[in-house]
Amino acid sequence: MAENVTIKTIASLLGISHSTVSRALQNNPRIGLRTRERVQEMAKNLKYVSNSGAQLLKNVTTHSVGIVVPNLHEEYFSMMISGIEDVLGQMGYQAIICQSRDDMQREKKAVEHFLRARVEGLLVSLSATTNQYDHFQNLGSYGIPIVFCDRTPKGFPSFRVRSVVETGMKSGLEYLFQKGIRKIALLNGPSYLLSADERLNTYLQGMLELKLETSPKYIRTTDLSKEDTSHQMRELLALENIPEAIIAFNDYVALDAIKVCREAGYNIPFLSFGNLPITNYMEHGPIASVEQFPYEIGQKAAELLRNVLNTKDLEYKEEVVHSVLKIRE
Amino acid sequence: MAENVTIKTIASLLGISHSTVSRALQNNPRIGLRTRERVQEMAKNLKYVSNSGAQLLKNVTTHSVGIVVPNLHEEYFSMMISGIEDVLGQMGYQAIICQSRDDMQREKKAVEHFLRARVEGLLVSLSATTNQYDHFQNLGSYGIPIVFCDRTPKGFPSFRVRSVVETGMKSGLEYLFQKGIRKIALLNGPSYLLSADERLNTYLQGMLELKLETSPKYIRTTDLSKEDTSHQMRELLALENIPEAIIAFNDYVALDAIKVCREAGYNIPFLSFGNLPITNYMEHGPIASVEQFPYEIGQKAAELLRNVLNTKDLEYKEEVVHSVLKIRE
DNA sequence: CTGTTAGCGCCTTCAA
DNA sequence: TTGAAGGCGCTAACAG
Repeated sequence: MAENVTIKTIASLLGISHSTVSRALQNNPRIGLRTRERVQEMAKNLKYVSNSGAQLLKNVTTHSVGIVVPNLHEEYFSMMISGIEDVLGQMGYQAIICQSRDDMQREKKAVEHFLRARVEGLLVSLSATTNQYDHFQNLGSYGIPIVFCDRTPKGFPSFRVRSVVETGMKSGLEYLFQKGIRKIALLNGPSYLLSADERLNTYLQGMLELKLETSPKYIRTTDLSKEDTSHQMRELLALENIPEAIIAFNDYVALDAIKVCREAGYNIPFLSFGNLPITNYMEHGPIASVEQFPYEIGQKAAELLRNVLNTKDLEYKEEVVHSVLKIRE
Repeated sequence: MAENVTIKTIASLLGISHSTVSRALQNNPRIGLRTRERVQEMAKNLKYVSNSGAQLLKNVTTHSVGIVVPNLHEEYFSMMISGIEDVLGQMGYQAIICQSRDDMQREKKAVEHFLRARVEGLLVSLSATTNQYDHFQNLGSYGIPIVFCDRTPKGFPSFRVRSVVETGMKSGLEYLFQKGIRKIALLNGPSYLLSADERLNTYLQGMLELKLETSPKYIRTTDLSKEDTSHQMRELLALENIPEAIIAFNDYVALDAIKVCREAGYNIPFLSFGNLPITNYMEHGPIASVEQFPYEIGQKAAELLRNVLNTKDLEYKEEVVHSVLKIRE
């Protein structure tokens, strides 16, 4: 087989011009049916694959969309990706994924790659270390729209879809309150994550509404590593007034923290965020978890991107997906 | 900002020729330092991004490698991807990921995309439903090497890296044997997976070596869905002679099966494959798990691909990563 | 050190 | 219904 089958190869083999081949391959009705069939058959036999480079040069769209996520091992993100893919699939688009590993440099590289590859759009969940957005600014001038999902930038106008934890957090606090629990601690994520901000704010607000006392001692943040989570949990256990319940930033934090508690002989109820499938296997998981619907977030983001692609001059807007408390015990 | 900044834009703005710009951008030392700096600064200001389409046309390599995995929610694959990425990163390559969702059609689409995008190589873990390999055959004629990881094709000569479970399985059987356990069942994966084949063979062989009886009743296969796994497990529990231990295809199967056992009031020890981090959170996980080192498999696969890229006419070869039994109780 | 020129594979007017 | 010709943005001889 020839190393490089191009339309010229097919053209000369068939004794026709390459423009005819090009048109035949696109099913252009101006080309005779007979010719079209012969061309397409030959193309198949020769295993011809169009060179997207050349097509790109002619502004033929790639029908691909880039996805950048912080990591792939959190079910949260893989579910979000599935939501995106399912919508994209219906549009006949291919989803291409890169992970930033929560490293801004890698995120930049991924974005640059997508930019060079001229994807038609980008769906991004920011890396935890991203503190500037230059690499996204460029895309605008290339007409490549971005939709941020869940991990959205601060002070950077853009399309975005994010989870709102308010409802979930408040139902959670009420749930604990009804059980007679008053001393509720928050084991939060790092403050540079918007979602940690939001948890803190709604926690404080919810506590206030329930007229419950809060104390700085009951509010700790972990960098999400198992080590730090364990450390922070131990600090909570070292208080004179050990909390009666703990709200964890997400299921992973909850699991790590619960382990520490149980090893220390405590059986403190946990409430967490995520409601991920893995917690179904736990005998001692959180007693309730706030479902954030990552699949739906992905879907909404992809649908928003579809709208942006169809309606070129859409105004920036934000869509939200509300969370719901799921009681598991 | 101009919609499309090309080297010509920069050239005319600077009053030099576009080839000078091209060279300056590549840091070609033949271009004067002064000019180079001016060009690069202007490029930065204008947020110039090279058009990879045009570069592709000139056979400039993309420095990207495509990865196709069955799914992203299994930690096994995300760890494999991390192994790949870390090696690729050192080479200055970008990893691009698609998931096939265990669907051959999607797998084909992903491969076609990568082919058009002219990635320099492909790393593939086959979808469970892939039963023909035409879509991989093409790549050869385009000089795009493929390395199959873990889920490798049957009867299709290729580069491959796979996990060998023999050592792990045998240590596992011996471990159970030493505990006085004799009736050992196998809850295997679907037979179209090579890895299921391998587990079955080594199980039978190991049992024979230990002079233990085997029975078809003790060998069941699940399609890996929670439902089927639960069903198969219930069948095992319905036997007159309930097995004293069960070897599960992987950690997920084990977790699903263990749940069924415990709900039925049984406390049968499980041995499984994967040794995935999630099992660390389980109070009643498998008593031992065979570590398969997916990260290392990814690394080896990427290294093999690197060799193939450097040494164009390498012979097909297979590398293996041996498994190790990890006792957890 | 820099400019001129040709061409990568494809699509698309324009002509026939 | 088809062919000829030009050009997309870039790189790389080949000339200066």
